Amino acid sequence: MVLTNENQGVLLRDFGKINLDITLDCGQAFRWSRDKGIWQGIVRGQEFFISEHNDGLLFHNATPESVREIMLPYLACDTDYQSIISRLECDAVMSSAVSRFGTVRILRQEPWETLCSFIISSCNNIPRIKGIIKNMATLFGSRLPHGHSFPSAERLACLSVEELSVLRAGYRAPFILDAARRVASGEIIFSELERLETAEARQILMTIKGVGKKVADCTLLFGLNHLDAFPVDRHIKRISERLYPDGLPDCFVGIEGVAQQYMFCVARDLQ
DNA sequence: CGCCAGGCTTCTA
DNA sequence: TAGAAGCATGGC
Repeated sequence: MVLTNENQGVLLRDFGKINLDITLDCGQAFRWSRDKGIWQGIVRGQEFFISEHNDGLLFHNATPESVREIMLPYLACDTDYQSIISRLECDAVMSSAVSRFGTVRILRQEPWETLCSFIISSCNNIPRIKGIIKNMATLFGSRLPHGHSFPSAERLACLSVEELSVLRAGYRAPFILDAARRVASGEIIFSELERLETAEARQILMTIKGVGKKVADCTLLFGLNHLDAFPVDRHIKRISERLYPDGLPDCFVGIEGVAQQYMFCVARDLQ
């Protein structure tokens, strides 16, 4: 892994492979947008502008420290995707998906943002999910030069349902508040959920109102580094019944979440 | 206008 | 313990 200073920013090379376009836009994160080949997003309250540069990633206007401390973990650069993918390739569907989509990584997002975003996602469509999250940041987050940070659980915890109603989140508004209050109070501690077994952490997350198995699994997979979590939404249910009527292959064990992401790409590709 | 959306909770049998 | 209804809103 090599970080070098270029005149446009910080260049990251030899960190493993990534299909940036798919990884940032395959349903795991809702706040990245691309403009003229540059991906723009906010992680841990900092804005990042990323583009592909030869065989590496260029972080525009970034410091090596911020890339090292924030983006390397976010992009799971310490995880050996080469070996994960070679395990998945024992399955023919995965093998062709990998040759088609390249290396799709599971982002290591902020747990609170992940939990809150997927509570909002329930029985909702993608444009509206993105809209509600964007409005939430604009109204309750901190102002940054090009956007707004995602509001903390503490910030949302002190709001009333009425104050939250400007988001038009509907029946999810009380769920958001329940989650925010229990995270802000310290009742839910993400660092502990990250250490626990997936099943155990899932049980705890599901005690939050509006969090069932699917939302819990998304939080576990995209925010708490549990690669064995396997969120089943309507798309995944349909495609997995079609591709794997007898259940998932044994070689998925432990990395079901990565397989899920490829299945999502395959399903979207078929439409 | 009507159907539907990356579910969840609650109420039934 | 499984299945259905109801939920609030707006994209298409």
